[in-house]
Amino acid sequence: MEAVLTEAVALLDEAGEPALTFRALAERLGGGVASIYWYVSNKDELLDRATDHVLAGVLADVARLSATRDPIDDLRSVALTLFDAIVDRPWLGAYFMRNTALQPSGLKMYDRLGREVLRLEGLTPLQQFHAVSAVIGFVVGTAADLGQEPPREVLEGTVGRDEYLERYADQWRELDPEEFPFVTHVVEEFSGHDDAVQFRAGLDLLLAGLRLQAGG
Amino acid sequence: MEAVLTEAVALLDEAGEPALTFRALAERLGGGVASIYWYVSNKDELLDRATDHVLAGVLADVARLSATRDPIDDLRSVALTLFDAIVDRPWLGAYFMRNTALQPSGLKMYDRLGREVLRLEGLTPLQQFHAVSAVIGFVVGTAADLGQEPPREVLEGTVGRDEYLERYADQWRELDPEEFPFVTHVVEEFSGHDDAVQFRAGLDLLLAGLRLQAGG
DNA sequence: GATAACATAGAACATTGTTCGATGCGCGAC
DNA sequence: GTCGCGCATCGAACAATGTTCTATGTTATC
Repeated sequence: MEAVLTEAVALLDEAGEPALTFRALAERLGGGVASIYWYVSNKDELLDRATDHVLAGVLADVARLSATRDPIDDLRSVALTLFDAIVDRPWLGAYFMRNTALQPSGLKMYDRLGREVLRLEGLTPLQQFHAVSAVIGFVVGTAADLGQEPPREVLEGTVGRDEYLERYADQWRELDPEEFPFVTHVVEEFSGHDDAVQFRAGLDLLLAGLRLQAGG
Repeated sequence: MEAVLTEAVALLDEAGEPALTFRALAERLGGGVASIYWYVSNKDELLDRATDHVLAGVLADVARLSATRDPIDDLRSVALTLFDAIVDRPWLGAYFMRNTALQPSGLKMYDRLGREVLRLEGLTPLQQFHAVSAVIGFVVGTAADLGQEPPREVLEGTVGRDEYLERYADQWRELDPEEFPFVTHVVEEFSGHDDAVQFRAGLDLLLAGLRLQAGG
């Protein structure tokens, strides 16, 4: 069972979701295809179990974080840890999204974020509920967006990530400033930008709003 | 071409992504399977075109919005329109995410949001870039999360959405408050909550942070 | 009326998720 | 010892799907 999930995650990490087939997985495990069905009842469950498996690892990472005096700082740290995990594993975003609070580890993550919000004072339970949902939504959405599988060229290393970004930037530069005033205006910021920085900036906006709501 | 996309979207709307098969689509169009390959070169492109097609419709809705004096209010309106569209079409979230600014309409949407941010004063281009990315990430992530395909029972109408939510709430209520202090604390807020309200609350946190950054 | 681009299909192929039935394997009961 | 029973495994087959190949009709242009 453990081996099944480990190899499944390895396949997903190596070449994304389409690489995880029952036959490829069986070969890795040195067994027959049908054997896998003894552990999981279909592929959806396999994906769910796999996401939950890595999420358990993320929770372990989160547990290693040390608490500070500021709940919002801690909330930020947890969100960053989760973000890193999803960016490392582009397939994770799509499946985590399906299960935010359905799988055991997803629920634990939800609760973990919530515990920091509980430390905030001056929020109604409804506001607390909304705050945690907002953070989860933002983390998952942004991570899944930024962590898209880049084309093979980048994966194979023949084209660097910077160069890849630059190609897009060039396309943006050729747009008509009348029709795309904003895109052409920020293209130099887009070019060579750092995903992690971009994520942190957005998260800080959200957390600033939360801090404001909590009254200071 | 137009008919292909229209029917493809119809299939997606009716029964989600797995319902869109080349054979089902061909039957709807009253033609052969291979004919579709004259218009699109593979299924990924079909999905991309389909998402872009509905996104063009959303852009038309957005164009109908009337501007106010407050850019952030307008940003909020655009985000809400986009959110509604994704919640109506759960499949859209997953594919919009893959293409945020790659498809033509996705880029236009990005620019549309950016134009409101341009009206804000006191922001550096980098901050503007981050702000728009944050809003897009939040909208897509939250919409995709909330707009998950509910189980068939709900789709078939045999079980109401409220009842469906209540089942989850019941599971949450049975959790150990020691292990899940937050979940058990906010379960009554979760029960019977309105997705749109939840989304707006989170969006307002983000926008409050943005307003703060823009200097009031 | 010839030509070429546009447009359409039918049949076949490889791959995938999934099911069925059969086969070992370990171990306590009698 | 061997019988029975749950655990675990597997090979072979099935249905469905994305995709390709090749051939045929349709239409507009000269």
